[in-house]
Amino acid sequence: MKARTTAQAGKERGRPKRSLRTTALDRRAQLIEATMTVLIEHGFEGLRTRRVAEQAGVNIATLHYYFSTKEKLIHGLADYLGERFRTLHAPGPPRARNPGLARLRQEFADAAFYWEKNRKLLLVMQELIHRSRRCPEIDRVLQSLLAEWRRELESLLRDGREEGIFRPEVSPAEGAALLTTAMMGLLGSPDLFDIVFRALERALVKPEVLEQNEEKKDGGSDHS
Amino acid sequence: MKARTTAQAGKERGRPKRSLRTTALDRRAQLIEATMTVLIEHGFEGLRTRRVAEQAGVNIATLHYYFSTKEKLIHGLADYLGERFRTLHAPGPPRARNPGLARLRQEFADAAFYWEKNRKLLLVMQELIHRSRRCPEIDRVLQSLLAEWRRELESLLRDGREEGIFRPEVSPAEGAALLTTAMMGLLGSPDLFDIVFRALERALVKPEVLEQNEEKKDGGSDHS
DNA sequence: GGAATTATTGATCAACTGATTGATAAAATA
DNA sequence: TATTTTATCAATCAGTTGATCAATAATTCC
Repeated sequence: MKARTTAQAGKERGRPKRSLRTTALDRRAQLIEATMTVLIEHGFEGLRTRRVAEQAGVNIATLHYYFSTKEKLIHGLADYLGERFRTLHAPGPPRARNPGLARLRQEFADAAFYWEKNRKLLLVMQELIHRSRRCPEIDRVLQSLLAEWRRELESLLRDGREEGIFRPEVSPAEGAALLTTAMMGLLGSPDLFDIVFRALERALVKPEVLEQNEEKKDGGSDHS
Repeated sequence: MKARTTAQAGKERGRPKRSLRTTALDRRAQLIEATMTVLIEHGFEGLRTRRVAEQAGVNIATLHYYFSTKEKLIHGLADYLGERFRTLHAPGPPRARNPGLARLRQEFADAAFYWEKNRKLLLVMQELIHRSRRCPEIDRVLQSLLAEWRRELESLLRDGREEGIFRPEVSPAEGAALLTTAMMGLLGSPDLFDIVFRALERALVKPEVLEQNEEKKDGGSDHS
């Protein structure tokens, strides 16, 4: 039950050089990763520093060496998650010259991809969203992320509307609100993904466009 | 704690026995009310039996007298909330002979009413929804509630479609999924209530119906 | 090689937490 | 009235939890 049991998880003492700086960053990342694992299993209600340390294979004191308090660990997690979502979402160089419908579907595909391949990230995000109600620091991070997402969607909808693909009576702001809200709600019942996506598409896209798109339906759906 | 207690069926004794039985029920209700208060302020992460007891103005031991464990208290809360939502939602005597659009708007009005006048209930519900992921007992209660709600919405949408008010291309199941999902999402950003409701209306109702309804937008009471 | 810095650990603390116990009113019952 | 049941509380227990500290190993720097 003593410490040595956990030793094999990490790097061994005599191991060749890795600069300390890098080690420190690795450790932090490793601790945050462990935090996510524990968080998914137990939620914030059952998040214990001891569990996180054990999950990471280090002593509690080591955890406190990198994150002096539990709150700092949580905020570190929030920041990390913000980065991950931003880079995986990557508005980056505007892939604007896509047809509006394809971009919308890309958005849906992104969501499905998150659920299928990056579920862990989504589950942790859900926990953070819930906690953000009582934690201004987390709220700041998430609000900025959400605002960014909404802006992106609005621009998508605006372009598609000018293009004549989306219903003109639905304003971009309205459409973006509907999209974000529905997708947040989908976090709670992901089995409705497909059906809700279809409904959202119908709500936003002109019927003619959908029909004519239905005929030539064979589109490959992913870009990496 | 004896087995003897099972014998007490004598309800129609001449005595006006308001005290003990009533007291016990009151205490339980009071403890559950206190639980809601603490839960809203601190979430499950900060839900402590001591805090609940203090909020209710009783000793911890008294709390444990009525709810032997914390879990039982939480399940009691879940059951109570289920009842509250069912009675306030009250599918009851089918108010069916309303025009579909009015019924849909009534659904929105219900949601808005919850938010304005019964926010506490909604906030606690949100906490329970979140916890239901890791608690089968709570999940059962909420799933049945959700299923009921969805059925109600589907019937509403089916009737309205037959009536020729809703878009025929949106199936009732699809519409209900969109509605429930969006409304769950709205719990997280209630400031979008109005705009999302408008979007949902547009997504479900035939454009003509909306337009013609827009003109005479002050004819309040409706009898068919 | 040796000092300074970085990284890790076992042990431990003080406060907290869910739950129990024994005593004891208060009410119901016979 | 006497006895049993119901309801409440102060005190306390055993285990948990976030955090600290002194000791020490590993790495970097001179």
